[in-house]
Amino acid sequence: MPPTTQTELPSQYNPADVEAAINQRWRDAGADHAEPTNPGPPYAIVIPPPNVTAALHLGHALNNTLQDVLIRHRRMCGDNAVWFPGTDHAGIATQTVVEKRLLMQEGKKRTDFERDAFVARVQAWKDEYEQIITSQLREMGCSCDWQRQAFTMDEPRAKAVREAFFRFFKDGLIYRGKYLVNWDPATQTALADDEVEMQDVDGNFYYMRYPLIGPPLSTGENYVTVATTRPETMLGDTAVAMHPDDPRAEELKDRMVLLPIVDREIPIVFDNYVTRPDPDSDDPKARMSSGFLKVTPAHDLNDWEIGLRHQLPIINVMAPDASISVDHGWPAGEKPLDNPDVKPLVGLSREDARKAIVIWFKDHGMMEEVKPYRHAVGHSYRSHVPIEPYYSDQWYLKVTDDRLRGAALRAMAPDQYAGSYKAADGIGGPGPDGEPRMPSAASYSGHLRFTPARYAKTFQTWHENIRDWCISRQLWWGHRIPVWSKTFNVPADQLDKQIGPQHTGETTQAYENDDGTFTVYWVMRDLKPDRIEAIESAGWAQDPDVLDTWFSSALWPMSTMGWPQDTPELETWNPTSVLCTAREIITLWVSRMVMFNLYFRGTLPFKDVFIHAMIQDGFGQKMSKSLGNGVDPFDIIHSHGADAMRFTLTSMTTHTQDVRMPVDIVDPHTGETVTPDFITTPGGHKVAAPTQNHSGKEMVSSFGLASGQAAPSDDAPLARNTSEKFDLGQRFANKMWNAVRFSLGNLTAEPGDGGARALPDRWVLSRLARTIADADAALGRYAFAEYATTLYDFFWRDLCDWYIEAIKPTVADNPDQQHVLATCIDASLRLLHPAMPFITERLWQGLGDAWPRRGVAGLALPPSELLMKAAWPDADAGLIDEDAERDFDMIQDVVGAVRELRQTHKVPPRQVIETTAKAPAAIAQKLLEYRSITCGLANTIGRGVGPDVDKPAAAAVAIVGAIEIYAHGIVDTDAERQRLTKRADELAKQIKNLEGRLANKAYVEKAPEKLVNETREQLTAAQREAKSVNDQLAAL
RNA sequence: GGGCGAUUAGCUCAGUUGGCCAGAGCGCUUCGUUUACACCGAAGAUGUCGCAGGUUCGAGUCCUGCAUCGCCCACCA
Repeated sequence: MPPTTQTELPSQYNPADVEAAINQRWRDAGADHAEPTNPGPPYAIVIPPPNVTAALHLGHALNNTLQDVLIRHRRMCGDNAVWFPGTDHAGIATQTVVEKRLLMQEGKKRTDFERDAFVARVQAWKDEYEQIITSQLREMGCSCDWQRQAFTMDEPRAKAVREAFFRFFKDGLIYRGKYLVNWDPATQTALADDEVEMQDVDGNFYYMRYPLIGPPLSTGENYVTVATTRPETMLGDTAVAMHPDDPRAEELKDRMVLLPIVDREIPIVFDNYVTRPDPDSDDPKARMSSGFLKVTPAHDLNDWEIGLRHQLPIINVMAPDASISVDHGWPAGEKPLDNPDVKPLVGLSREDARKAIVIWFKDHGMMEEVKPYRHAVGHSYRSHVPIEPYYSDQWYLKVTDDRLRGAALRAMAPDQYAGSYKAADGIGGPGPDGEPRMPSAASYSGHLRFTPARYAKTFQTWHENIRDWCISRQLWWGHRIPVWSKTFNVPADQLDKQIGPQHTGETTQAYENDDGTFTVYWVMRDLKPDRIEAIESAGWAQDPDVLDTWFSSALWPMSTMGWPQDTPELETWNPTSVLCTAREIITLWVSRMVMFNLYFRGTLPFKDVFIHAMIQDGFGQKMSKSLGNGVDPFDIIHSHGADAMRFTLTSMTTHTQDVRMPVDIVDPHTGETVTPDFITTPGGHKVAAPTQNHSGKEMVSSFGLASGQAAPSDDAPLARNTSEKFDLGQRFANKMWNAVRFSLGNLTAEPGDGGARALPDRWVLSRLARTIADADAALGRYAFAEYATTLYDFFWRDLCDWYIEAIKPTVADNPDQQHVLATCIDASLRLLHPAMPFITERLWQGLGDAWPRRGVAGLALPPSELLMKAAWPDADAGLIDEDAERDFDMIQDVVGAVRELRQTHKVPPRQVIETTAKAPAAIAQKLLEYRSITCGLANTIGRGVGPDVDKPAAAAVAIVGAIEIYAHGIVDTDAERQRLTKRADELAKQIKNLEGRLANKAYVEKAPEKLVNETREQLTAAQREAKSVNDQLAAL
């Protein structure tokens, strides 16, 4: 560790000299580790596990800084505080990144590997990025309990996943269902909803005529016209739907149409979902609608739901690659290959099939109209091809069950629950028998509360509109579903005998197939090799799919603590204290953790949810890899230091929704910061134009490299990103560094006890006491910016600008004052430690060497090996000294007034001026008493203070309340006249305003008395000052 | 389509339950380095609080409408 005396400290703070050594000290001391048996109230946070897809960016830095602020604060407060770190395997995202990399670097596709070999490659990627992420968190100073580091796919977590799956399955909450999934035909995998990107696409609305079977309508028409953007799916149509209130409905009751090309007879059904045509409507759908909707249950989610309501057949006409196929559910009875119109379509891509079908309708005179239409189409976030809703077998978790959804809604804090769901809906109220539904509200440990409160609505709305959760994914990277299946061709009553006995931790579900056979699904909680071998040799095969990545994330607050075992960790720390996350995953993650924790343990996973802002770039765009506007925390640590980054992020965290972070580039050779030019992409995004360094070479951001998005090349020097936003924290760190340098240089006496206090000492301790209270209150409300600015203002404005300046003339010879100084510095370092752990720890160690005992009556600052483990300051309210604050306010006003006079009259800084002050006796007495402070601060000789001082001619004058201050021999008459005139104008305006307010009868009668009195006092003061100013003007 | 947020100084943003003569940081102007810190200090300038109505003694703050920007969600007629 570097030397600690003032003379040996450099005059500028260099984070690199300090951070690693301090980190090492914490680690050596095991300061971040906690055991459930430790004393103190439990306080726990589980990290939102970052995806191992890529290195952390600034959003993570923000997220983790805030958690660390909370953890360090509570740890210092004496709580048994623990922070569980870890990472998420991020199923599809990680698999995609690795697949891309393999294709780019080795020209290989996933299918070129055996499953195990491919998983091993992803595992290697995970190991690399888990390592990077861990070191990023460490370098940021995150005081995670690293002994407890977890990964969502390691063995303890896998165990938790299998337990949860088994219990849900056994309780009938996991079921096998056919459903439409978001299918990516290019990569042939199912995507989660959040993996689908909506893009506006220019397409067409096709109006196609389907012939009516039977007599024509009264209008003479013998067809109905359906409107669609997807003609090619008509091959799978099983109905035409119309609104029951449509005027044509009566006539079309019980009618059938003949599906063109296919010659399938399909019914007309009536469904409220259909939008009726209205050419004048604001709704583009109504303007485009023909009133008839083709229903293709296998290829459109809405149609699927209509199909369910009307028991329509489901006909899948596509292969997994989205080409037209008769082999994936087309009814064999239709003999499609014998149909000369269908046969040429088979094997065509969906795009070609669309063209062919459009031509067919045109050729047959059945294409009524084609209108251009721009609409949103889901695209794969991986391959960027349009998503195909695809009909397939999947596993579902019945989150709509009251035990999950209902429990989650009932766990909300009553004042944050908008209560639109009534008991009749099965949610948010008692069950039919009037009893609370399980788990009962009484079993919750408190309620779930969101900060800012508005996010409770997001949570609630999501739950109210939730659908059952498709938890299977056609991937290789993830928790393999612990289900084995086998099909039996036996009568139902013989099924049990055929299946055979099940061991503990095993259970089955049987489903009857269309052909009367049964498929049985066998779940195994414990993957014992001999059992697996036994059932596999009996013909059972394991499901090839894996679980949605959020399934294991949902268990995170439990699985990190050893669930399903009953561990002391769970007992002590679950529910955790707060979940700190961004709003984008309220639905995907927060909701599911709440449901799972309530279901398995009957408790909430956390009591508070704090949702912080999202960091956008300088143009209000979300930071993303594809835009290249992300910033690696390492870059900021490099350019500004970890503490500067943390402090700035903390002070940016208000309860707003977004914050902007303009991104600059650091030239790797010169170290200069370059603000790149920006260009607008066709998609309307602003991206950095290629930026060249001093030698004309294009610079590549290190974020892009760290995220595996760009390959390093010799020509592209590695550039770091930065942002001037972080200058704030850097300057503040430097200020702290130097204030402590000054203090160390002045703590020379034998330690006193701070017993004899001058005004500045009483004042600063009073301000400190208030600051402590404000900081505690702010952190308690998750008002991080308020916490940061409160301390910034105290340290910089009160302590440095006023207190230290005020004591400079006296501190060297005053041990008591030195003690107060040491105490204030100590307390400030403690208060700032959660936000700026490195520099505060470093300086605090130095302070300990110079002045071992700090603290005053009413403010204990007990010693500690490490600041990290030191006690949070707890100030007695008795330290608040109203008199001292009032007196010091006056001193500040007087000093300010003299400074203004000096500036206005252009008095050279070194020139000492003589002043006299005329003030009421009581104030004059105080001015005399505190004269040393004002002189020290304003380079002023105060003399002749008193009520009887003669008003001198030819002096500059400043008026502060009841005090008139005369500065002799410096008068610049013009400047003085100008200044006084301006002031007189201001006062006149103010007086008019105040008089107007008091003349308003309603104001005097209705406004609080205190306020009215205040106004009267203001008026009196203003009038007094105005008189004084006018007298002075006259004298000039 | 539904929901949420933002709009305050040149820039980035604070402004808790309505009581301001509207604040901070950066930037700008002037002055100042044998002084803890020039990553500093002092003084100063800069606002129709997006627009239009309304409630109120009093509105940046509450209500209504409008405009612009952004985010999240959503099911491709």
